[in-house]
Amino acid sequence: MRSEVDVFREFLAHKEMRFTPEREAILAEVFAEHDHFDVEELIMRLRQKGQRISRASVYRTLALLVASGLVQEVFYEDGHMHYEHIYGHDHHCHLRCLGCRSIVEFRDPAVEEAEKRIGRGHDFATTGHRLDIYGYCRQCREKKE
Amino acid sequence: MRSEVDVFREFLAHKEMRFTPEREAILAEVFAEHDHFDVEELIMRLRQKGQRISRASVYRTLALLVASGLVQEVFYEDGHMHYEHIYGHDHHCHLRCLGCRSIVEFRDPAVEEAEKRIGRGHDFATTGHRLDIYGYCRQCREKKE
DNA sequence: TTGATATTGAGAATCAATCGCAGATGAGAT
DNA sequence: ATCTCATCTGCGATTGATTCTCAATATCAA
Ligand SMILES: [Mn+2]
Ligand SMILES: [Mn+2]
Ligand SMILES: [Zn+2]
Ligand SMILES: [Zn+2]
Repeated sequence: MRSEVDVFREFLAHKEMRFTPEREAILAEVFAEHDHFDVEELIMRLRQKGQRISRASVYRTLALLVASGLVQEVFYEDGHMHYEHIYGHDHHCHLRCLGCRSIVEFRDPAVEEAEKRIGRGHDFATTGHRLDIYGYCRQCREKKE
Repeated sequence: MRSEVDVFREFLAHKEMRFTPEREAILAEVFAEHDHFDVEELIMRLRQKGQRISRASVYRTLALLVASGLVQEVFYEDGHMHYEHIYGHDHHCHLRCLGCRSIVEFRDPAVEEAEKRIGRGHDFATTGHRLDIYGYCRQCREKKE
């Protein structure tokens, strides 16, 4: 499998855009760990590594990463968008604890199958889906008692 | 089944809040038709019926309607939140056309079952879910050819 | 009526996200 | 290496949704 760097390079080349140091650093940081981050967190992490990239460039690059399919918007919460890298991971959905806000990823064939079936039933050519399941994790349930 | 008015009245009474003319008008308008609206649309509809309610009150009342469970946030798009009334409807999810932005509602037992099963498998006490399926409707597919 | 409390509307404030633009940068071309 | 010129970046200003503040108003109970 090609690296995310190669994918992004190619995506940019195709649009006659440059693979700049800023874009490279942001890409690297986004793929440095697998989690669900927001712009503020991303900027902080870059800072801690000595990278001083402007907010505007972070937003601009994130938009490019989403357009390229390497990254996706996961959810809008606390008044702003959250992202995760998805290249190299197979499609998954999220269980979200309403207590501690923790997130558990899961993969489920029945859900994948449901997408196709429901699409067929309504004459939609489906391209994907997003499923969030809400609830309370064990810890939060025990805490409440 | 109790009317949404009764439910809201009771909800407000329980919090020692008043059922004002403004809240009544907003509630009525939200339940006047079943669709997926945003704050701007709601204000416009109220205007057209001669209601002149401040933006702040619309936002405040919408928050109360969500808290009461009569209304839910459906999706965040175009930079702002969209809502729908849900009281009196059984739970449903959405098929969303990426071409014309049209929305089709569907109910599917397999998805309901998946919520429970996945919750059990990860020791989550689930309270609900949100599933959006993306794709292209027939019209949009034909248009593209 | 009166007093206590809740509510409203208007505008200010907040905050994420986007924009405009002047100067910086980078990939050729010479 | 230098020149050229389109692309980029950072800064600051701007936009737009949502929330907040607060003075004036409305409601309820006594
Ligand atoms: Mn994830
Ligand atoms: Mn709906
Ligand atoms: Zn939890
Ligand atoms: Zn369509």
